[in-house]
Amino acid sequence: MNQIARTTKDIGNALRNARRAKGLTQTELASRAGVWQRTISNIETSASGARLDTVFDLLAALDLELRIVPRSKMKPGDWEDIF
Amino acid sequence: MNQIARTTKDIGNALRNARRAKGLTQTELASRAGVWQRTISNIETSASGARLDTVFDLLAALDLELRIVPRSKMKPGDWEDIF
DNA sequence: TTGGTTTATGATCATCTGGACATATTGACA
DNA sequence: TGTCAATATGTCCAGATGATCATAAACCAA
Repeated sequence: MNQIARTTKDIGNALRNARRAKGLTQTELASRAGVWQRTISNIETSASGARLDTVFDLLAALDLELRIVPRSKMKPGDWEDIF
Repeated sequence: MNQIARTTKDIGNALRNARRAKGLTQTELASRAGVWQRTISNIETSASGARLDTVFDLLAALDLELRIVPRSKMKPGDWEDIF
């Protein structure tokens, strides 16, 4: 789990991957994060520009965090650990 | 520039640091990112839960991107390059 | 193919953000 | 200390998100 995100779509994909990697359903994650399944569906499919707070709630529930780094030349998507 | 973000405050701080590191004023960054100075002030001071889209606009204008990674034990704040 | 689970959507409503413009504060520097 | 730039806030409004309750659609396994 080390994905690049430059758009809301990237975040949506990353969250979905992370959620599945942990074997959680949207409903389970929703209750853990204190949001609605509807909201998770929206974010994962980029159906709406989510609010930052909500995204952080989900990241916390998935035990993830963000790193703000200079843009790399890599494309968003899975970033297999190179090292 | 490699900061950890777990809350909107972290993002606000990171954006402010990045902006200053590039010697940009809020007004300059605002025009580059296509948002209002007011909005940048809000986000940097966490005066309101910004929308994800807006944050990405700012990151792009600052030539930054996000990485979604597992939570580390480090505290948010400046993450001096260790390597 | 059937049945059950998971995810995508429909709809309504209160709340909130950003657009837009202006001004009060703060901060830095001569 | 005085001045100018930079940042924080005030306000109004339209548009959009998330909360909430339901249900349709897609997926998976037996």
